[in-house]
Amino acid sequence: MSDDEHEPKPGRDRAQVTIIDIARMAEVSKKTVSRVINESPLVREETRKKVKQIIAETGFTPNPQARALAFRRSFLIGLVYDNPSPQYVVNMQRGILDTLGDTSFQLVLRPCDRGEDNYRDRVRSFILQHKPHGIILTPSVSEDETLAEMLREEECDYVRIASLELDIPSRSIRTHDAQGAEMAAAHLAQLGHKRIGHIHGPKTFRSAHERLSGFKRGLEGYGLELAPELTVEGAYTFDSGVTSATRLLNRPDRPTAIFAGNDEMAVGVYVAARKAGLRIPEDLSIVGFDDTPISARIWPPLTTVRSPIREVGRAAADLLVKRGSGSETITEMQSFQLELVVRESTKSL
Amino acid sequence: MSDDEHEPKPGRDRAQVTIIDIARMAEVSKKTVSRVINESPLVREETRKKVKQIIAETGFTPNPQARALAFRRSFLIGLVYDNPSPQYVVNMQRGILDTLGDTSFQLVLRPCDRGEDNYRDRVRSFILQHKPHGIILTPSVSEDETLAEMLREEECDYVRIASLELDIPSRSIRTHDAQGAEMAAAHLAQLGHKRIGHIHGPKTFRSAHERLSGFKRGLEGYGLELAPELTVEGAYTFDSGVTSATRLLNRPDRPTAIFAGNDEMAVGVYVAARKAGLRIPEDLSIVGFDDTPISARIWPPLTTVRSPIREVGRAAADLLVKRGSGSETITEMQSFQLELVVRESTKSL
DNA sequence: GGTGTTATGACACCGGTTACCAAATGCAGC
DNA sequence: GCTGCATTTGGTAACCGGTGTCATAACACC
Repeated sequence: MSDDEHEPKPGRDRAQVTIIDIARMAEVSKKTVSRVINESPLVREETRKKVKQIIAETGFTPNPQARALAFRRSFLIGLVYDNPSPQYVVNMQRGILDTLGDTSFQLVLRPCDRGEDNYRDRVRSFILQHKPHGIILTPSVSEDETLAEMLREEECDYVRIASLELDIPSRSIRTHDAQGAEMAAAHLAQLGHKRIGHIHGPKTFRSAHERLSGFKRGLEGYGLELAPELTVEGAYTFDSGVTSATRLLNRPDRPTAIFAGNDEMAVGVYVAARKAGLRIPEDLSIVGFDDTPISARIWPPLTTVRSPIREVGRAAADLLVKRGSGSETITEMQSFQLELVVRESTKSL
Repeated sequence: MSDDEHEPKPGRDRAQVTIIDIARMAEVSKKTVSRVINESPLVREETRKKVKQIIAETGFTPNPQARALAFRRSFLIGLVYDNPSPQYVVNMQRGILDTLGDTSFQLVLRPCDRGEDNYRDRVRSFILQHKPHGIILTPSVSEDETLAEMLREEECDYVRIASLELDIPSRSIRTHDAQGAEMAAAHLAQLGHKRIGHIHGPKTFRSAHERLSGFKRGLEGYGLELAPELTVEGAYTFDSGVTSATRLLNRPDRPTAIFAGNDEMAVGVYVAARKAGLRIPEDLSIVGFDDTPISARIWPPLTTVRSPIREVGRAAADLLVKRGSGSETITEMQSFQLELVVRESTKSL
């Protein structure tokens, strides 16, 4: 009564192989196959091997929809972001996808706008509807405590990527922005610059504070001060870089170097400098932050601080996936060092 | 016997409202509620209103995992891409997300590499596993007939975005790249350029052919010819732009203008020109293609051809969503015109 | 009242999971 | 050596939250 059960089901020509088929072929129960799939220890080694072999032979993959329904949890990982820099977003995506690879987890995009007052509700309704496996939050939404609180309430796993320490270590990944900015300051100081301007990001971005304070600290290490009148707020956008830099460069005591809070704004500084008739780097040294592709493409190539965004993305996804599988759990906070990339936009006085 | 059934289930404090709860409250069967959700015409108007009201009151949303299981089709829309330009990808994503908005459809990313010989299998296994609602293919993968064939076999709906007409009209969205290139040619010809170079994309990209032939046609309209020795192949990357342009500019009879197949390469031309000591646009006019953000940020701002990528993304997603809902179906091929954006990288001789 | 729609509901099913129970195994105590 | 009990192991039924099929009730029309 079990000799002709190995035949494929007659139905549709490419009928989906199910767990029942596997069970029949391995001559065990559905439940046992399920245990094997979910790495339960309650299966005899011999049985496990047999089942695994049949799974491999048939190329069976458990239906994610069915599992999601039973688990009350889908295999989606949401990326919630509001970073205006496309480059940042793409690198982050790449990193996450590196880790997700061909696992059954899928990356879904949830861009948002902190300006909209209902943006948290949209994230919440996504969670309620899709019950994602986890959420990755990038700056600046990652800094929203209320949002994190909400995720905890809804019992949704998440990882926050930020430039400072946030809540639970196992749910944070830190990039040492302050330290990166410090290196930028040291670099400019070593080149002999004294009057140095800084265009920082919007105050709603925690990274803007970190970079500002790191830069300040770096200068102080060389006995320099960051003049308040040379410190202006930008919006992390190209246009804001142009206008902020124009303001700085029109001053009678214009700075000889400008540190921009990100590359987008740094590129804006280039344009402002050109319009002001200044040569880079002879008349003005410029340092950016992020090392986006544009920094290497522009002329002269931009000296900037490299943030290992892709690696961060990999680590974030890894955290969520590992935590899900229940195997090893990472409890320490991971943090990433930044690196100064010296190109040709900086020169000694 | 139906007076106290309106009470919320006692279970977990935030127990999910299900179709059964709705059915009970509306005093109809599960199935009827299902009909209302799916806009079936087989429901009396009165009943429909009652059910809809209860759905609205409770804020009920049907569980996508359960629906996916029952429908044997998920609510995911896969974006399959291999375009090396991050900018293109981000714009496409934005457009798609514009349409998807807060529908229950989710965008999932499936980057791939045509270089890998098993890339089609990876797309296939994604389809087999996740049974996505549809797939959006962008250049250059969109030009892979074998891939499209496979999708048809697997009965997976898809939309191909390309610069030429492909298979079924309702599954294609066309961008008139050739016509865009023609405008670029006309622009340069009108400025009096005669020796014009062209760096086209890799031959594996259909768009490279389209842009090349369109450009040629454009020049011919002004009695000019595209000299074969001034036509070189790049890889749509920044680096290839630099090396290709260097080759062209080192010729004794160097061109006075260069049309690059995309902005990335155009930016490479900038660098090559700078290294050759040529001023832009006085000594060399440059035209790009795509109008990526970098083109407006670089100095001098790049004259380029604008491809309405975001709109294309919107349209592609719209096609898939509409086709799914079965309501109106778009049968004509949609196509998008390109536009020449004249900035400051081109000048009359 | 017979007939043909149209609206509704009962029930199985999608492909997995968990809860619970029965059978098999291992070991101590008589 | 046999019984009793704890521990594995595997089977069965119910469930996750929807949808499809098909029978039947409700209603209009002749």
